[in-house]
Amino acid sequence: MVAVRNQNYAESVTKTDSPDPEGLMLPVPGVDYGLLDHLLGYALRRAQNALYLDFYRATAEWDVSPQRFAALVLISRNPGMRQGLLGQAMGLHRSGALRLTDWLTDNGWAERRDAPGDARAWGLYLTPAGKRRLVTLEVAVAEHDRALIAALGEQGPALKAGLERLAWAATAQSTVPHNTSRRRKP
Amino acid sequence: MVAVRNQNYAESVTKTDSPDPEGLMLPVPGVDYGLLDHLLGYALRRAQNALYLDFYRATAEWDVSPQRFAALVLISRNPGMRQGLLGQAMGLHRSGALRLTDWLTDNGWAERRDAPGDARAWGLYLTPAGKRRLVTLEVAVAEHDRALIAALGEQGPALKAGLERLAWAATAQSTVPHNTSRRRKP
DNA sequence: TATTGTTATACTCTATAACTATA
DNA sequence: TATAGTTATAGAGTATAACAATA
Repeated sequence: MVAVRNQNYAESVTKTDSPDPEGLMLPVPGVDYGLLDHLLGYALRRAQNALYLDFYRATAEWDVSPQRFAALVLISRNPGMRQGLLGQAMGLHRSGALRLTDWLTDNGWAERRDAPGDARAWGLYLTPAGKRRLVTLEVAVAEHDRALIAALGEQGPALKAGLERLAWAATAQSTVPHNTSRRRKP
Repeated sequence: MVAVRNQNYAESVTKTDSPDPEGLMLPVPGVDYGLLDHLLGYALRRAQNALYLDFYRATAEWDVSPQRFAALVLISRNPGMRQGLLGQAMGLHRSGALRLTDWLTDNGWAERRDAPGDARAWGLYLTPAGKRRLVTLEVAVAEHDRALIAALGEQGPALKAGLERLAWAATAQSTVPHNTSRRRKP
C-alpha cells in the first residue's frame, strides 16, 4: 500500500506517470459485449467486481481484505477452530490457511494455542485487539451491506436468496457431486 | 498446468502428498459463519466462487479462463479495438491488457495490426483460428449458462436483473461518482 | 498409513514506475 | 503536455511438493 519513493528524484524524472487504479468493470459505452451481456455468469462477475471495490472503499482505513475480514469473523464465532478447518470453510489450500493465519497473528489480531486432544493441531483464537478490531469492522461492513440492500429496494432479499440457490446450483452441476456432509460427526 | 516430475524419484520420496484442489467455498456444516451468512456481499462471493469453478469444469479441455474468454468475445465483436480499450472494458490496467493480449497472440488466437490514424496504437483482431475457437467456446459457455438459469427456474431472469442493479448500486455508492460516459464522442 | 501443519518454491494476476514513440 | 503501449519489477494470492510430528 505504501510505496517507497525514489530518493534521487529531480534528476531521473521527466514526467511521472499518474497512478492508474482502474479496476471497475462496468460496461463501457460504444463497446459491444456480445454474448457477455446475456450471461448470468458475467453479470455475476460484474457485480462481484463492483462490490469488491466498494468493500475496499468502506474499509480502506483498516487495511483488511474481504478474505481477512471473513477469517476474523470465523475465528470469532468458532473459537479454537483448527487452521485446516478455517481453510476448508474459506475454500483455501492448507498452505493458504497457513499464510492467512500468519498474517492475522503477525498483526496481533489472532493467536495460535495448542489444541486439546491433538498435539499436531492449533486452536485459533482472536486476541483482545482482534476482538475490538472486529467489532469496528462488523459495524462498517454491516452498514455498508445494509445500504446496498436498501439501494436494491424490495428486490434485495430475493437477490440474496437467488445467489444462495445459484451457488448451490453451480456446485450441483459438477459431474461428481460434492459431499457436503463430510466432517459431520456420526 | 503441466508439472515436471522429479526424475530421481524413488530415492527421495517417503510418501507423496495427494493433490489437494479444494477451492470450494460452500458452507461447512458445524461452522458458525456469523455475520457472513447475513451479508449480500458474502452470498455473492460464494456464488461467484462456485460459478468460477463450474466454468473451469465446463471449459477444461480448452485451457481458457473466464477472463480470456471475455477478451475473445470483446475482440470478436469489436474488431480493431485498441489494447487500452480492451483493458478499460475489462477493468484492467494497461499492463494487464498487454499481458492478456500477449497471451492471445502467443497462442495464435488474436493479432495486433497497426491502427489507422494513430501510429502509437494497435488494432486487435481475432485470427481465423481464434474465430473457430471462439465459436466452440461460445457454444459451451452459453449451454453452461443456460443450464444454470434452468436450475434456478423462474427466478433466473430476475436474478440476472438484480445483479445488474447491484453492480450499479455498488458503483454509485462511491463517494466520487464514476463518469460512465467518458470516451463518448461529443 | 493418514492427517496437521510447515517450509520452500512457483505460477498467475495485477499493480506501480519509468520509459519510448507518437500525438 | 498527454496518450498508447512497453519494460521491469513487486506484491498479492494460491497452488504443488516434500517433509516432520503425531494420530
